[in-house]
Amino acid sequence: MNIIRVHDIAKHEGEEVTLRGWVHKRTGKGKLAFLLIRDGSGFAQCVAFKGDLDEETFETISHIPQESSVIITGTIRKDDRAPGLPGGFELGVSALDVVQSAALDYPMALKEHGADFALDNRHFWIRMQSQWAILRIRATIISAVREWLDDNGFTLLDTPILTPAAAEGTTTLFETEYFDEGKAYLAQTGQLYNEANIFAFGKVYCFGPTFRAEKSKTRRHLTEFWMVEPEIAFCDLDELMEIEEQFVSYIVQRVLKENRPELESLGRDITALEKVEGSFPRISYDKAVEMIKEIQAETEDPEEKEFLEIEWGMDFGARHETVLTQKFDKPVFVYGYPTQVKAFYMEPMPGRPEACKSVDLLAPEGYGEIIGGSERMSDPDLLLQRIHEHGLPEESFKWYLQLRQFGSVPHSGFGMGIERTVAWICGTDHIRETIPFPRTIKRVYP
RNA sequence: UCCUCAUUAGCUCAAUUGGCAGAGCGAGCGGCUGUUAACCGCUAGGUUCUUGGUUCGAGUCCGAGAUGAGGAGCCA
Repeated sequence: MNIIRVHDIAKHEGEEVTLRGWVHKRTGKGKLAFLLIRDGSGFAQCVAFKGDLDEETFETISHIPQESSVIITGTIRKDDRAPGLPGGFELGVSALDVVQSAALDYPMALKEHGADFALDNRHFWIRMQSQWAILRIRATIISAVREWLDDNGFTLLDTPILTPAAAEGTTTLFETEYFDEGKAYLAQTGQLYNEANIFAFGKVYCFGPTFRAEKSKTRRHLTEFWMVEPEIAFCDLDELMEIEEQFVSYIVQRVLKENRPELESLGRDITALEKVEGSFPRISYDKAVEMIKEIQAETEDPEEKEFLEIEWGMDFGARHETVLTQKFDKPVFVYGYPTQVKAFYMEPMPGRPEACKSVDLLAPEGYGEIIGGSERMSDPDLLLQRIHEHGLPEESFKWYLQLRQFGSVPHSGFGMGIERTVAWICGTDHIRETIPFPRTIKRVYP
């Protein structure tokens, strides 16, 4: 028995092979029966002809319920009519072994579903082509993230998930009891630990889940999401932007190379992704505010006009990012945000303390922020002052402040949200589809 | 926390001025040798989110509540 996976179907034209998987869809046409078989690596059409099979086998195939698990044998042939992923090849059935005949009341039809129903049935929803495609692309993105960093001199150092206090004062933390030590909090970033790690390893990254107990109910927010955070010693803001553009370009190009059928099945505009290469435009926060004001002036819809209201010193809202990025066909850097809207640890712009050496990377086509980064503050005295200004407990940051007293150097880093990146690359409108089991403010099931 | 919207068959939705609870898909059965969201025929499938009220009569109108969604704020 020559067992193959659907992904490799084209390599076996003319051979008798066996597929092991699930009945994704069944249709019949008299003496013909079509099964779309899913095996995790792809979707392949299997065609049964009554004249080629004994009566019992054909009857079984004609009536087999959706989602039944099967081992199916037959000869691979090329046929342009054959649907599937990658498609174009099909299996002419010679034998079928039913592992389990599925119950008849499978809840997810191969149709459109509302968000609530789909999420309640996420354990089934991931079986559908669209979700399978998105999650396969997610896996490629994560692989590309690790590969690029590993190949460019970064060392992976996992940072703790249980932490003693807020790293970025303002956001809300998930709290848990920690034995006799009082409270512990789920990490919202590994950055402070990364900053310790660079003094031992030079270029480092952490990659793991992070947690935000913010009551955000939007298509761009999850309470549990994955973030990769590189941190680099002897690196200023300009060098940081160079690293980010190489990093993001590599990720996009690898998805284009490995997941073209998935992108096509999602209806993604691939030419838009092909442009994501080389250097990205860099605009200052000051310039970005001017651009948004111009766009606002041209806007006629009064509601939209109100959303786009902006003055220097305000952070960008989702609408601001959307209209700004629609002006570009590549990701765009916006640097030099007002100090007051950013975290306490960012280095001030030289001679301009009201702005800081921060940079966000905004994905094009209206997707907005996927990376937030900055050059970190290297002066221990100013850092202590900022911690006080932000009302943070000094004793929790003792070790962090010590880093600046023993070999402090200019250094920079960034955090990239995996789900937002997946949403952009896949062209998905909601972030909840970009992680296998999303956690939102209203959902911890399934 | 605030604003807006939604809730009717397993799913997606319709139901005219307040007047018999409907369709498509899905499921089952039957038909068809190339289906692509197949097509054709038949069958089963309902606490119209809950609760109180108005009315001869409420899916529809009014009050209260529940659940969910989108957005704001905050952020990746």
